Amino acid sequence: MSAVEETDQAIVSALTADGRMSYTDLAEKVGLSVSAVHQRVRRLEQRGVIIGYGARVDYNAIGLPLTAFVAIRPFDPAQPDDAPERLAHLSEIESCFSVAGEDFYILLVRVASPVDLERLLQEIRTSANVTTRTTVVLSTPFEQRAPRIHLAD
Amino acid sequence: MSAVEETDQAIVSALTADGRMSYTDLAEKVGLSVSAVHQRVRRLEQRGVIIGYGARVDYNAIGLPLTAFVAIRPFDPAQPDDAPERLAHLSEIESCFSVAGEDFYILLVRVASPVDLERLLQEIRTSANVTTRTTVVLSTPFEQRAPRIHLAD
DNA sequence: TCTGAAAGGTTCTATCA
DNA sequence: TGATAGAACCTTTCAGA
Repeated sequence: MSAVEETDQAIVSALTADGRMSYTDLAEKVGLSVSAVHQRVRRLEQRGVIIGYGARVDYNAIGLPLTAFVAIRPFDPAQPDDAPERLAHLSEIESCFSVAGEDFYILLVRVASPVDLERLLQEIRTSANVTTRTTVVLSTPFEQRAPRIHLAD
Repeated sequence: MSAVEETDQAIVSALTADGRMSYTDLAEKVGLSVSAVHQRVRRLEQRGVIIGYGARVDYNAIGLPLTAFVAIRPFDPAQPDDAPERLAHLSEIESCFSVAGEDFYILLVRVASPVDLERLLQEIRTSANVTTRTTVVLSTPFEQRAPRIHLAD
């Protein structure tokens, strides 16, 4: 681990925790000039280390208080496995993970109510020709915590 | 749904998609003056609708290429259910969801390698006195998509 | 709740070490 | 790679409607 990596780690760490931190503050935090930090951030963005920036929202406040995991597997095991493309149009699906194990994919979904979840599950089943197994989230002790970074460059 | 809500929806939507968008661009996008938008964003932050801002990173690039779901349940069903507090110190755990169903919690974890996953699972089991059932993520077709907002105020 | 304007800070580029 | 400096732009606040 060189000092360079450590600086980039500190930058990525700081920006995952606060994506709107100014370059002035960031520079002070990592002990570089504003333009040097600016340059490094731009390089991290170009390298694809930093993909983008987003606001974190309270899902209750934006009218999506019901979170669930939906594990899916094909109705017919021989059918082509194109579930992600078939499901991408459903905006209630926040994330889609291809997984090892009995299921093919695990979806993380956010909806307004149980009725909306029912409707969504029907759409998922018909859109991708899959069976679903749903686990409802009751509460979220913590979520989207900033990772500890291990840059290897 | 009033016009006011729609403006706030547009603001939250835009900021979840691009958390660093300038107030100038945001103002143009939602058809208000810069100061009006600024005021609304500040109110959304104060109301807790917008919790914060963060950089989205490529987990491969930051040295955490292995993602997994870890479902946990207490080793002894009679023990106090304080798993989230006991696990919060493990930085590899990005999210912790309390769920309905056979499991008590589902954790989303990010680690560098299978060996690190093994180590983490041992720490989870001993820290919280739980059994674990792990589902490894093979690939992520999509993740952290911006939600469609339904503000109710 | 919105607008417009002004002050101060930040981003970004260019240039040099 | 990093620093400095300056122009352009953005954020923030305030008065007024």
